[in-house]
Amino acid sequence: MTDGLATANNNGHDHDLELGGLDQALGFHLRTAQQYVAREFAARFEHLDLSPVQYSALVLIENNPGRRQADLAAVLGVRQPNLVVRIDDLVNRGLVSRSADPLDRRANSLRLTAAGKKFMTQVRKAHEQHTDSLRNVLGQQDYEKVVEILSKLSGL
Amino acid sequence: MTDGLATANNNGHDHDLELGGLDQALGFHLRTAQQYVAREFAARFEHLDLSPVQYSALVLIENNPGRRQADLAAVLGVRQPNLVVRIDDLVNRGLVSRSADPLDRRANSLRLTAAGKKFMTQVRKAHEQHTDSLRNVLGQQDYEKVVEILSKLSGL
DNA sequence: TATTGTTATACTCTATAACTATA
DNA sequence: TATAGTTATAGAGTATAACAATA
Repeated sequence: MTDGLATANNNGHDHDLELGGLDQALGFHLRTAQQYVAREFAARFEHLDLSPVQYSALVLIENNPGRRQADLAAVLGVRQPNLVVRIDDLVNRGLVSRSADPLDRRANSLRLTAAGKKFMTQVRKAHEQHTDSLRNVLGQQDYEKVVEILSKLSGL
Repeated sequence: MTDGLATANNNGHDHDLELGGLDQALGFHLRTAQQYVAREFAARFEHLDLSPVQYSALVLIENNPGRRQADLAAVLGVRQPNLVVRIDDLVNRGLVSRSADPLDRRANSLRLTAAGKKFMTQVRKAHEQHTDSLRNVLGQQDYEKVVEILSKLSGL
């Protein structure tokens, strides 16, 4: 293990509680697993000051230059008002440009700036380390399997 | 399909965005799948006015009468101050009793009241419907598989 | 000293309503 | 009339610090 977070999230409890089926409940495991992964992500992206949604937004903007915010919000599973402030931050930091879409002047065209493109090399490295850490806990096969199964719920 | 929520969460988007690997990222799927399952849960437990943590707490109290709050908090993955208010609510509703532990007078002994035990029949029914809905989307085999894999991250 | 439960509090994420400017 | 983006705001969920009672 390279650090404490690479260990699975047992919350430090050697519990002896009767779980009463809680250990077979998907909702329970989803919630606690998500807590663990969110913490791993936070530790890995702390120096880049990016939230999970901001990371995903940057990846989508990089791969789909010129798209509008509504399209991103739909794929990311965030409401438009909540995405606005996240994009505001990326624009203020000079990583993303917002320009009016000439075909529809209500819409904003999102693109990475030169600084944003350069920033993505660090972002990719952080995400690789994050993914490696999770793969190290689950194993390659189970990592792919759980992604495949969860896709049916996340709808992507 | 029995209702709208029984459908997987595609957020209503027939997107044509290049995902740039986002669809292979566990963190992304965990977050969006958790949103879907939390909404399914909320719809299914609305009439009982129970949060996911309160549901889990009730199950643990039922199966481990007399335990202290700290033990529950550890298993549930919640901080003690946040559990207090949840238990407060269950106590105020007459479902759970808090009594001083005679062996350690700092601690609270948690038990279901008679009303709480009766309430659990409705709770079990709601959770069965919730689980059936998720199993219907995933299939029995994948439901069990994803629970097994996520257990490595949730540490239960 | 350390721990249990509690209060107070702050921060993040998420949700809706209402506005503006366009369409 | 409807949509894209925005503002303001409210509600969850979660985090820490500090205190009283007890160990």
